[in-house]
Amino acid sequence: MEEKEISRAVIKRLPRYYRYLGELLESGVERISSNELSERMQVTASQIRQDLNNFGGFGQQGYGYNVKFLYQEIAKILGLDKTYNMIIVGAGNLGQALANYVKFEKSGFLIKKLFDVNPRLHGMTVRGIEIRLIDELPEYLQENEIHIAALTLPKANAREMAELLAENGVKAIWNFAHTDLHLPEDVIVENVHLSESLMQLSYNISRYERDHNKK
Amino acid sequence: MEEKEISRAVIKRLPRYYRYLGELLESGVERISSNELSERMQVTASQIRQDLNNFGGFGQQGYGYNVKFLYQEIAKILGLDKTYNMIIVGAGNLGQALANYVKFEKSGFLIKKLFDVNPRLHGMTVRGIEIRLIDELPEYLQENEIHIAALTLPKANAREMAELLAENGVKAIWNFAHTDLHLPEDVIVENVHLSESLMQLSYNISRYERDHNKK
DNA sequence: TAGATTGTTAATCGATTAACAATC
DNA sequence: TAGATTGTTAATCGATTAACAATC
Repeated sequence: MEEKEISRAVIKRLPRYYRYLGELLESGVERISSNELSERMQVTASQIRQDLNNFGGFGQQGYGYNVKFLYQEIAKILGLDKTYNMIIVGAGNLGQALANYVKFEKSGFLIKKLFDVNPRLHGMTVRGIEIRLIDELPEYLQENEIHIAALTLPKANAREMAELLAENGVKAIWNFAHTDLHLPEDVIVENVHLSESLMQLSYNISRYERDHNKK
Repeated sequence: MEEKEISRAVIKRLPRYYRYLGELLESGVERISSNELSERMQVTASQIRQDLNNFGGFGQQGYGYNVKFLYQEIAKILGLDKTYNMIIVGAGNLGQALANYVKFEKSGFLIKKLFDVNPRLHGMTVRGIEIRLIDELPEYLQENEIHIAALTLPKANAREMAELLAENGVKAIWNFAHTDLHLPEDVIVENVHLSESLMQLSYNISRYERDHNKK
């Protein structure tokens, strides 16, 4: 049942196309050619056409792409035409920051609950979303269909918690802990390693200074 | 003065090597071969050797790599042997979450101040770090050498703020706003687009369900 | 019909993996 | 010296770019 595998590189670009198309849509642009989009996005027109043609012919010769149509098609490809029930495990600053992002809800990611070990947070709410004790998590997962769990926990507890989530049927984990998770391969993991991102930044600063011999 | 350019793909892997080596160091491992490391990290030994040899011969035939030495060398490559003065522009949940990360300080990223438009936050502190009004930012930048600014603002204000930062001498921006910044090319930008990460996750969920024809 | 622009094939470029001589 | 493992060259694989025929 599997179709030709799409490369990770292509998938990583899709959300950016989606963002640009959304902005075009808002500013009332109806059609756009791969060439014009390529100039705005600073990528080659060839790449845009190749990327899109992985999923189908969304354009029309001599015309270009209909912005609204393409926007909707990419939404479908990315799975943004569905809704996902999500929980946040770890209600520290980062977990609460995520819970406050209204934008996720608009894209169909519904944040149902936060969980934390800290009993002092128990019963509090963030933007109306209840914080529960982590002891209640297994039972909660049995009773509610949760598609995605965001892991915003210290490294030390992250792996164990990820296993617990997987055992209780969570199929996708958005991992903010600074560690790699070892889970059955049908569990989808998307990592956000902030400290690694910051290190890339400092690499570039260092390289820049080296190149400009600011010894 | 520029040496052979190192590919982005290599740079992205370095922080992960660094993390694994740090863990090995903590658990008292003195030496490791590319082969053993490759098994732990789930990459090829060939790739590890190629990656490292972009920067020099850190190993020894017949022996492998000295963990501590390699760890320190990678730190130097990544610029973690220096300290950076950092500010956070936007003291909402995400900004505060970043300010609370003690781990960054340990790696040499010193968070000096937070800035926000909201006067109600003015004078408050996060982990001892003062929140100032954004009006005071230009003057502050003139008087203090700031290497990195984290942008944790709504999209609407992010571009303008980035320009202001660049004009006042900030050379590197860690951008959390959902937009691409247009800055002079000597300003280094590292993007963290959380919603794009989440979309990649939902793509993978959708694809998985499609492949297992859970129609 | 003429012009524009896609979809797609072919060419190029770059990154990953394999292989092995060098050497500790 | 024999064994292990790097550093590095060569082979392969995959991704990007260029080119152009198809077609709106």
